[in-house]
This record gives sequence, structure tokens and C-alpha cells, in this order.
Amino acid sequence: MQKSESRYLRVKRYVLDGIKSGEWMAGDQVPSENELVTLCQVSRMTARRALEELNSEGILTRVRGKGSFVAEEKHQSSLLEIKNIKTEIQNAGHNHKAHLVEMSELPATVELAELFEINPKDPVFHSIILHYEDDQPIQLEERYINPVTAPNYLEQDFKQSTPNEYLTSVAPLTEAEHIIEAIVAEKQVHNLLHLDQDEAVLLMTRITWSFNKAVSYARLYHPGKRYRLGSRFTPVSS
Amino acid sequence: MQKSESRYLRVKRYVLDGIKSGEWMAGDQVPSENELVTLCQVSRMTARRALEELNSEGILTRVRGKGSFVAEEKHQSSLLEIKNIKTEIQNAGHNHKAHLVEMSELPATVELAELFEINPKDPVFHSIILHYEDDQPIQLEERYINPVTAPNYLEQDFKQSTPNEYLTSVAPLTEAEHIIEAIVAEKQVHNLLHLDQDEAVLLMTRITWSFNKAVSYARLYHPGKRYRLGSRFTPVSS
DNA sequence: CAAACTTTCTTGTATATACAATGGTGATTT
DNA sequence: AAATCACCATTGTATATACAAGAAAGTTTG
Repeated sequence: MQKSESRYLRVKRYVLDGIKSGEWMAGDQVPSENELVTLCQVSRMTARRALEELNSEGILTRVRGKGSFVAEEKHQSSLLEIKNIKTEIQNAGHNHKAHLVEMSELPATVELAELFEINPKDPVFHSIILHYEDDQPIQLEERYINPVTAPNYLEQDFKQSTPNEYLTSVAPLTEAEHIIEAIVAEKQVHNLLHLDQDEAVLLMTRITWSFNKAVSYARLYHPGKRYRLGSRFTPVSS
Repeated sequence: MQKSESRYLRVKRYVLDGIKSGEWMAGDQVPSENELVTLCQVSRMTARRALEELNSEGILTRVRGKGSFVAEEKHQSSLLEIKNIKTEIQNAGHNHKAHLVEMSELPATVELAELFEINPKDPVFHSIILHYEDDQPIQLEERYINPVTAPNYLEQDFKQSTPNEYLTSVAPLTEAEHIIEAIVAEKQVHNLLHLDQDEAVLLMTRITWSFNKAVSYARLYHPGKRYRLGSRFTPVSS
């Protein structure tokens, strides 16, 4: 336990307080390295370290020859959140409907067993759900579930709630991984999604964890013409 | 134009190369600050800066009194950062090459004029660059540039640096927006990317801002079979 | 033998200095 | 009036130095 905070942390807090209090708004210039030297009674290198860290944290934007500025507001990006497709559709003012295509218990493949930390051929839950937006198919959700973390999965009524809602209720989402690719879907997916001839599919593979335990492996197929993924963000420089 | 790479970047690359080559695996100890001083012929503060940055990037874990260690595997979140395709390819151990397909000045469309806050039919810069990974086309980059924020765009040699590098040097990136969709590409794109019959294309539309001024509107086409976008993240609750 | 101390190696904090590179301003020159 | 130049403020890179603090291993001492 150190009785006195580091000096560079004092400088950081000084700048952060100014931003929080509204003294410096987004886009405003904050004190330069040399100004902080006299304001906070530290060396330039110490002041510099504080500003650099705030820069790498995305709080400030620094430009050589000009100065350091408060970065613009951060926007949430829908790519980063696990959004519930039901509320996503309803928020856009449309009607959501779900159709259960399949619900079963399958023996785990080697890959799934490794992911879920179970033995190969142990049972895993499997579901295929087709989501509609105003009677038009918008997402085909194929999902494999870890029976350890979500033992009652098969008993859920997914016309009422989505798998997402159930899973987040039994196992809080602590981590997720997305892989996005463009494919030409196989026939079954093509038919279920009512795709046109030659329409591409946006496939998002999503793995979710809860406290270092993998909960679910999902493949979400979207019609390329009818679905877009958007994200808006403020970068953090390294 | 700097003729020689910064020293701290050389040290960073030295460590990164050792990790990429497998010399140091996850959990292994990398050279200490003082060892890097003699290995790379730099001062301790410079070696330190390299290790610190690798630490803040999550590549290394540093422990006082013990040393610096290669962090456990972490997936890059390329969706969240504006990554330079050149370094992205090189970091994966491949060779990057760029071919300038077109470089011109065009009259702005109504949409571009609105985005760039200029008058319609005012000139904007336009470039089409094809990026190769080991002689295989991996990204077709079509880009419209705001001439106000990047007036010297046409004079750049994009065989040396990428548009990304130039743009971030003249106008620090403060915000970005991505839209991702799956399409079946038109013939020209199809041919340039050497696509197979019926191969889908992952199209990322990216708009970047610098201090509330739009700098660039880019369309990045990727072969669906050869390119994946990945992201891994921890949801923040605050 | 075991506890206490010392040494050594490591990263962490703090400072002083020097020069480079960029952007803006204002004076000077053309 | 326009172009050029000099100057200044700002961030960026690089080095040298000093001391602090934690971890580990060896050495001394009881």
C-alpha cells in the first residue's frame, strides 16, 4: 500500500476531472505537456506519460504541432453487443416471429467437446430456429448448447423467449467471439431463408462464454440483401 | 518521410518476430529491458517503451521483479480497430503487395458532397487499390477522399505506404463507422479478386472521421472464402 | 536446520536534456 | 497582395541517470 498516489496518476486525474466537470468538452484542447509541468509541478516526461496513457485509452486525441484534445463521445456498436434479435426487430418497428425448425440432443463432435470441455459423443443440445421480420425470414439460428451450463435448454418455449434470453438468464455473458464471413449457402439454408437465386449469405459464428466456460456455439445465417451489420466506434490508439 | 524506422519500433518488431517465429511461446519470458539494451543497441528507456506498448496491447504481461512474459493467446478484434491491411498481412507472416488500379479526381456525388461538407460536383479524390496476400488478391479497396483534409492524396506512392497510413498521418482517426454485408459482386470486382464462380463477397463499407470532418469513404471487398472478420470482446457493464 | 540478511535482477517512477517534426503565426520580402 | 521566411508552441523520439519496490536466490547467522 503506497501512501501517496503516483505523480503521473495525479496528472491523469487532474485532466480527467477537468473533462468530467465539463471544463473541457469533446473537441476542446486540454493543457499541453509544458502547461501541466507548471500546473501540476511535475517534469515534462511525467506530464507526457499521463497524456500518452489518456491517449491510448481513447480519452484524448493528440496531434503533433497542435495539442491534445478531448476525444469525441464513444458510440456503442451493435457488433460489440449481443443483441437480441427479437428486440432488435421490434425496436425497428417491425413484428417478430420465431419458428422452431428442430430441437434435439446430439452427440458432441470432437470440436464441440473440446469447446465445452466434455467428452466426445456426450450429448449436447441442438436447436434450429428461423426468425421472421414481418413474415419475411431474416435469420436462421443454428445453435449448440453446453448441457452443463444450461441443463434445461430443451424445455424452453422459444416462441415466447429467444435462446439468447434464456441463456443470459442462466449464465451471464462474460465473453464472446464473432467470426463473420460471406458464403453461398447450401440448399437447406437457401430454402429456409427464401433466398433469391445467387443471393449471398452473411454468416456470423458466435461463441459465448460465461466465466471461462463456453455456453453456446451458434451459426447465424442472414440474407445478404436484407441484412447488414453496422458498427460505429471511436478507436483507441495503441 | 522518415528514412529509418523508429528505434522503439525496431525493438517491438524484434520481440514480435521472436513470438511469431515461435521462439517465445505463450507464458515464456522475453528479454528484459536490460537485455534488449544490448541486443538492440538502444537505451533502457527505449527498450522499456517497446515492452510497455506491447504490454498495453495485450501481447506481453509484465511483472515487477520477475520479467516480461508472452501473454496467453488473445484473439485480435479486427472489427473494432481500423487495422492496416499491410501490417495485418505481415503480422500473419505473409507477404503484402499492392496494385494501383485507378487514381483519379472525380466530381462529388450528392451523397459524397453531403458527407464531406462540400458542394456537389466539387472534385473528390478516388482510388482503387488491389491488395495481395502472397500473390493472391485479398482485398479490393475503393476509396473516396475528402480533398480538404487530405489535399496531397494523389501524390502518394501507395506501393510504399497504404492510404490508411497516409490518412492517419495527416488526419488522426477519431471516429469510424462500418457496415458489413454479403453480396454477389459485379463482374469487375469478381475478376479483380480472382473469384470462383458463385463465390460470395464480404463488403465492408467504412467511413472515417477526424475531428467531426469526414475524411474517407471506402468500400472494401473481400473474397468470402478467403477472408473472415473476427472479433472477440468482453462485455462491459458500466 | 531455519530464520534473517544480502545481493542481484527485474520492472516502476521521476527527472533533465537534447533534438526532430509538425502546425500556426506573424514579419519580411518580392 | 502573395509568397517566403523565421519563430514559437506542441508533440515525438532518444538517451542518461537515479532511486524505489518486488521477487528470487544465495549467504550469513542464530
